[in-house]
Amino acid sequence: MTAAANQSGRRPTTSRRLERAGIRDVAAAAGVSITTVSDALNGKGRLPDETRSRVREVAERLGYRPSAAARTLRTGRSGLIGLTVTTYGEEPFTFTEFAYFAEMARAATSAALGRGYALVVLPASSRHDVWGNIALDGTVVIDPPDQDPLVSELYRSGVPVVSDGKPGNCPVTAWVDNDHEAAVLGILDHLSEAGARRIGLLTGTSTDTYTRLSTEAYLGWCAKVGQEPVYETYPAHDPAAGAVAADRLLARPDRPDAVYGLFDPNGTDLLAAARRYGLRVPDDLLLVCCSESDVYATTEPPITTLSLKPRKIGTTVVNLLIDAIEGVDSGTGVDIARLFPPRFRTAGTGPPPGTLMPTELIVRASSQRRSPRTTVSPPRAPGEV
Amino acid sequence: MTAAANQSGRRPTTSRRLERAGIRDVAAAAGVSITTVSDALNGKGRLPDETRSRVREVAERLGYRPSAAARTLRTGRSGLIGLTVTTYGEEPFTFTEFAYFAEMARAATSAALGRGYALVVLPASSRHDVWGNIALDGTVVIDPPDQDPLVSELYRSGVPVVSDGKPGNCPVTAWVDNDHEAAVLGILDHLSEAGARRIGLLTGTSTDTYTRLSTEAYLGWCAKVGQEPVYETYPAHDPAAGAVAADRLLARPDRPDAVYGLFDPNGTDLLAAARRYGLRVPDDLLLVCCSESDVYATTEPPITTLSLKPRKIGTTVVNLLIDAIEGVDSGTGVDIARLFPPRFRTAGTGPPPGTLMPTELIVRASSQRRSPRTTVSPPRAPGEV
DNA sequence: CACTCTTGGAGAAACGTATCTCCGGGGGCT
DNA sequence: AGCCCCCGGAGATACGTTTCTCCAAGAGTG
Repeated sequence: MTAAANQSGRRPTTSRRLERAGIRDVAAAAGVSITTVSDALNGKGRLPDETRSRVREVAERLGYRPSAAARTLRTGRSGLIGLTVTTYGEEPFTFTEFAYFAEMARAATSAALGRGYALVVLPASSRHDVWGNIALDGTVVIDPPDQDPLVSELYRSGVPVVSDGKPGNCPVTAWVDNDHEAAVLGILDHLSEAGARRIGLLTGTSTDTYTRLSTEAYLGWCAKVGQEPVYETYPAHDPAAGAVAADRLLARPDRPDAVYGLFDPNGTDLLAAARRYGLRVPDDLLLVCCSESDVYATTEPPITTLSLKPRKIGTTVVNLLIDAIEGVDSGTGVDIARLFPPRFRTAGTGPPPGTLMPTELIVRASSQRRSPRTTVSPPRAPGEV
Repeated sequence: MTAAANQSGRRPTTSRRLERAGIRDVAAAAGVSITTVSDALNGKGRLPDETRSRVREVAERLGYRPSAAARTLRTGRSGLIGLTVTTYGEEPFTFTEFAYFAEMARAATSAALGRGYALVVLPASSRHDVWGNIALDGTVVIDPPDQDPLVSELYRSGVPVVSDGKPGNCPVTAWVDNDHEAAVLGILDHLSEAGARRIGLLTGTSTDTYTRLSTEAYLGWCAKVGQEPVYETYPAHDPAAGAVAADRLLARPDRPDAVYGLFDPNGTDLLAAARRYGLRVPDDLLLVCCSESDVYATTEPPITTLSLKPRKIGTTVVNLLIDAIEGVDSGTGVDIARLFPPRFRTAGTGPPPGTLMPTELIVRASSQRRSPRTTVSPPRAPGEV
């Protein structure tokens, strides 16, 4: 076989129509080998700059675009990161966390792109074949439920998984979460200082980490200060149920004089419910809710909100994940022990590394009993861990 | 080479650690050939059910997961669809269209997953290598600017492109858009019927299709009914500029008694501006804005909004794109002429197929001068094309 | 019985890249 | 002069599928 025959490649008889230029075509056109083209384009190997630029020029002229599929097959890296959110209905995103998710996803997308990765959105409930059909370098999971089979399988098959929300029993590479306990305690203190005597809670029925930790923090605080808990729960994924629960909470005989709502729409719901009962905010009822929406800056009155800083979370989660991806593969395998707490090792290696991110309390009129002379002064340092 | 040696594969000496099972391993374990495994798992070929189920069982037992990269390389299909939005700043999504984009993306994700595809979000401005590193079966482009080089290159390289928003000079496979002219005319008629004498417009400075068509429709209407145009423009991607522009509009000597705002935050902005000038809505000022947010149902007063139905758009766009993807490849190439108006053909093949989707006017108190006896009655059939 | 048809399945060639291995040759050093 | 080393690059293999082609054997059929 002559060199020319070899370089011109294996297009024996069938000259396909409108074939895209491959690396072989570039090599042939530049009069070099495939190796040289690959090295020149990827900045590897030892080549004089002259060869490198010449090859690049030829590639450009031919409109050469390397095949992502072939590269992925060869290198084992796709540059793709999955972004998974636990779904409650048939929609790929949840409703209650919509603003949070949108912000978080946006930040995650930015962070990933900044490091050369792209994000693909995959609901946890999607059919399994979709998951299997995509080469993922790693996955971000938002608030995985305990014993999530999807996370377990991903982890088992060697795909790094970083979760937003402290995981229950799922084995993950790392996780990031807010310090929900500190956040709730901070709000309760804030409301107390504003004069609240009996603080109520509007919370959810689901068992995700956020709901659970927040509710536990509330109950613990009640036990500590000796207040009888006053709370209502509702399925947070049902957009209509929130208003009903808000109404229930304010209709109770032991009606609270301050309420914290765990979910985004609670502020609007509680405000509407307060109007129905003739309660004035903040005079008769102090209000705080957890939300990423800035509509609460312009409600009447503006409502104090707790921000979970989804942008920071999204950025951190993605960076941790990419660190794991690149750390694993770049080394000789030594890092695996650190980044993948192996399932075979006996206990004692400790839980996966977690990071707590600060929240931010945005104090507005709804949680200040009288003249709002100082508008910004979170009673507890938000960065506290 | 014996059959056994061949089937056991080419793992000569280096027994890699913890290797994932490949199709060869399944074939060896099941005592059949690779072909049979592939056929059994993909439902192809002619195999008795017994063999099929046996192979499937062995694959399951070994935890076999086909390599997406290899499959993509071989079949030329990745099951991945790009979702691109034109960016104005450094963020991957635009701000002004945020709710619209979020809804549209959610619907698109659902539709894609329903057909076995996944969506990857790629800002048009992202570095070129990210685009080149991902095997995309097709791309959805939101509101491409005229002569978008990215779209042109995608199209040239044979990737189907469907755009949300009628494209200017970009060659696309198909496009979907609202009938913006009909929508604006419908709103203007609606406001006129509500008693408006001079209708103002809050619009943007950018040249995207939505802004352009809407503004032109407004100007045309003004010319027709003999009203002097009263409008202010501002860079829609600047979240702060909207409030300023709203203020400018209401500060004019020829202050309008009704305003339509083209962008999501305009409702809030105009409401705030009206308060500053002591104008009561709807008594002194009728208000309509284009928004997908339901916060306008609970403002004081509730504001009439125009919905562009992003969910329908997202679903339609994705389905058109997947039709193109699968139509092209399934046939013998005959369909190419229909789905890809070839650039070589002389003019006369007509523009790419476009679909106009209806909008929906959600009438609330802000656009009804007196007692809101009938709360739902769009003055013009929203489905009109 | 000779033949064709159908069934069930095996072989091997791609897909396009990255990378490991190896090699010729020229220049410097002893 | 002989040796070693480094520069510049070529060859070949592997990544893990899908799929085209082909074959053996048994079942019908005249």
